[in-house]
Amino acid sequence: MTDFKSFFNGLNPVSDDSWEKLISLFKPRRLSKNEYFIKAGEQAKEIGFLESGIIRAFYRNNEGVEYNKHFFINPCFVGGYASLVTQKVNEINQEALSDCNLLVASYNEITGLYQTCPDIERAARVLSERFFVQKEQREIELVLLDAEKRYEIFRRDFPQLEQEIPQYHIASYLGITPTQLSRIRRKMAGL
Amino acid sequence: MTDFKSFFNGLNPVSDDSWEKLISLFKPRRLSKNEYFIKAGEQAKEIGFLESGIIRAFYRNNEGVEYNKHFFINPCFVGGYASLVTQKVNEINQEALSDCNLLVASYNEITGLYQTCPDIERAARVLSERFFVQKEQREIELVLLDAEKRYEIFRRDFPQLEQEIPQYHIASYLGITPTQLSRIRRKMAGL
DNA sequence: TTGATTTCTTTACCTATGTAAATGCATAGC
DNA sequence: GCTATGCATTTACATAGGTAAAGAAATCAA
Repeated sequence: MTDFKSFFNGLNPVSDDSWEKLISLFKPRRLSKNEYFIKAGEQAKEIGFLESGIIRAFYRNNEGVEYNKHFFINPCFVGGYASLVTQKVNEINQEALSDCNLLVASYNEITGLYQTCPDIERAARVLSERFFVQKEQREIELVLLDAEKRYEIFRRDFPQLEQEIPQYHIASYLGITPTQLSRIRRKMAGL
Repeated sequence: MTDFKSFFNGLNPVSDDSWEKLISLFKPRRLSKNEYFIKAGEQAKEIGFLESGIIRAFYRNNEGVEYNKHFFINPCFVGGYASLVTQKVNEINQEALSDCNLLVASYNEITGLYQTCPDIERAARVLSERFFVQKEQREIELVLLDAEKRYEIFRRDFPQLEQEIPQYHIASYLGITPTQLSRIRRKMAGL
């Protein structure tokens, strides 16, 4: 069984028929390092399943300050989810931090399956609920914990990542500057 | 049409039959000021529709520090949503800040309707997506904006609330102390 | 290997916000 | 009219974290 199928069945088990309909909508795509899956200002139309590689989702405000909202690593979906579900213009950039392999589908074609495949719509509901729970957790961490504790959580949540991406991306994920991350690292290193 | 019905149809229009099944699961409940709808440590089992009054949702950490995650005002659902969907122990307290009128149902009985009423499951999906979008927005505000800007957003999002609840609850919502909120208010007042 | 570039760390200084304690100011009972 | 209580503000001091600039280290390209 593919990564994708077992991931999807982990949301909600789907019938063979539903799975065939679903998987037929996805086409492979490669993303080279530094390429974007989606940019702010576009209308999100696609959703992707990340098979390998690292993608960062980040928000950039008017002054050009970036905030790394999330790092995607296999297995997971990528895409401008808020834009997909609200139909509004996407505000989140998603950039490959390494070469990536994806399976990509039109989001509209997937929602079209909801009519005939309630098991797929259920999986979509579970996915959405899961996203919400993640965000709620992160909100609490951002407000109640200081950067040092958030760094520890980052290392627990993304153990492989620390070696593979620059520290300024990690700092941005933690909501601090590389300067501050460096201070925290020195402090944690024991001095 | 009731508040509740029009709110629910705003998620996804449902058939008369589905609506009858759904509404029959809800019973009125009153909550006096300072009573809790749910407490941390319990298993969430109920979901409520808030008809009138104000409820705060807050997280309290081990040291007893509180963070006001959200204020509920009509029309909206209340309940330990993360706990309901994950079946894990609830970590969020929900306390009435004024006398409240609610309609309350067993969450399990509602999910039971999903089998026969796909229009209700669709509404649940839309609700979950809406929650996610709200959280994503709030996450960005928490990381990228300083407390003064968040205060302005609070006043825009909850214009009625500022007069009706103590400032320490507002400060907690903003992720700052009453001291700092007082400083910000003085500064904004123009001195 | 060398030079150029990118990343990481350090330093000095500054600002936002926290903590604790005191004060002021309402309002509700009595 | 008092007084207790709860809330908002203020003050003084401490800390986390930002900014800017320089230096060190690692990486990449020629």
